[in-house]
Amino acid sequence: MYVTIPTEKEALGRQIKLGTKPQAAGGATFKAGAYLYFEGDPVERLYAVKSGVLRLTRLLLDGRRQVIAFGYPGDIVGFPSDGLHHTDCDVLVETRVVAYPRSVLENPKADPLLHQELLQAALREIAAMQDHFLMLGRKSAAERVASFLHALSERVGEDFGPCRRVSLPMSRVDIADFLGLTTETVSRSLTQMRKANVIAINNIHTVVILRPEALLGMSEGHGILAA
Amino acid sequence: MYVTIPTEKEALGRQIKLGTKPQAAGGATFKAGAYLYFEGDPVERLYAVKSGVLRLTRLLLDGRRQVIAFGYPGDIVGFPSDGLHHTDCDVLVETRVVAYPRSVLENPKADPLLHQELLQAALREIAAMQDHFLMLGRKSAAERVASFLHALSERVGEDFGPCRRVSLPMSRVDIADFLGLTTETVSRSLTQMRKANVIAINNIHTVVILRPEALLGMSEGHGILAA
DNA sequence: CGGGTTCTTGACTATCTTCAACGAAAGTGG
DNA sequence: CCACTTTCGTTGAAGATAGTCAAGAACCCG
Repeated sequence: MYVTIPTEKEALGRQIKLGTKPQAAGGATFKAGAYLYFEGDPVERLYAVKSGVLRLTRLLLDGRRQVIAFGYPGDIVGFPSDGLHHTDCDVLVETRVVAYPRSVLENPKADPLLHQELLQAALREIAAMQDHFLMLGRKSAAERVASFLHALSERVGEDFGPCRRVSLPMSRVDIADFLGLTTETVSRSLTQMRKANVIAINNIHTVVILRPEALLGMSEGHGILAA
Repeated sequence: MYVTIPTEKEALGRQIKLGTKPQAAGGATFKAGAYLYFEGDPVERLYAVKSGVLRLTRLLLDGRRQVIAFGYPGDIVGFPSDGLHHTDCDVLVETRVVAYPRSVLENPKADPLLHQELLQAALREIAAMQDHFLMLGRKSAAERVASFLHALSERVGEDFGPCRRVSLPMSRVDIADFLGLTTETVSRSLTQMRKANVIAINNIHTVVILRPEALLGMSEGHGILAA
């Protein structure tokens, strides 16, 4: 899951339907904290996330970390490059996946329909990452956090009275490492939005979006509008 | 072309050989300043860069710009997502490309070998972009500029006596927009490296790398080592 | 050679990070 | 089940890095 405003809307109508042969390919459930794979591992399968949340990370030698993406239902994770995984992948919330052998992606003949689905998923991934570049390269801290909440709201938010509720299963460190910030800055940005009545923070891991338009505005770089 | 240290070495030995049916697919030359496509255009062809340099950009509503990638020989540009281009693409230095119809990527049967090559290029693109995330999210200005020069040196540098020479056909603004910095900061970082005798700046668009190890060190976050 | 653009440099400012302390939440063991 | 410990999140103050604004130098093009 990447976080951007412009193209996210396009993703809404389009739920990937990869369940064509679930039992044949094999489904599995992973508990929180489990690793699906590590950077450098040879790729054996791709995973279609059915429920739960995954975390894809990369590390720099000195320990600096970048969260590359969060894997939400509908996402495909584990694309190989030169046959290898290029991130670590672990589980934030117990996750059900359907696994497909790498050959389905790389050999069209085995299952043409599925091959096509996985290819399209890879292409969407490229476009989503391009959007994410804009965020990391060109957005302020407040804009990043707002973009993040907005995208999550669109993607996995639930209705909550007249508002929208978003669950944040990941830690503040994860959010920071995803957005290229520090936890302190993430925290301050959230506080700022709370004080402007854009969001309410029920529980540390649950945010209610009180004024979606204001949030969207912030994510696009208009300052904070008071309630 | 993305700029990162860890996986770049893997790219060295592997020159994509897409010239199987060049005349059938059609080659073309574009002059500096020409646009190959715009964001939002329907994708009709993919382009394999044979010579020259392309620039892929995305814009934010308020004019902020991100250079997504530079297209160097060996790169494939123009991957569709939902059938559309998600960046603008224009020419920095007169460029020769070989164009392939989109159907080659999306329909494996038309040309299985070429389909395979394009698919692998897309997968490498994903891995390269993941590396670039680390740079935009977690590296300092000096590290980014050093990483950029290092990657260019590996990829398109020429031997120049005992050293290596790199041509920078793009403007400082382009470099800044690629690295998520300002031109001033790029300029200062280059000056800093010049004063530390890591590089020499012959002509504005030509850098000589005097101490490659020092450059690599800087790109990985060890400070500047004086000569 | 001249005019316009691009690049560099300097001084100042803003934003984000760092360091530090405190409070809240969650996990552990009696 | 509660006290204890540890982790995680928030807040504040100080500091650093990169950005902004402005001027001058180098370069490019006609």
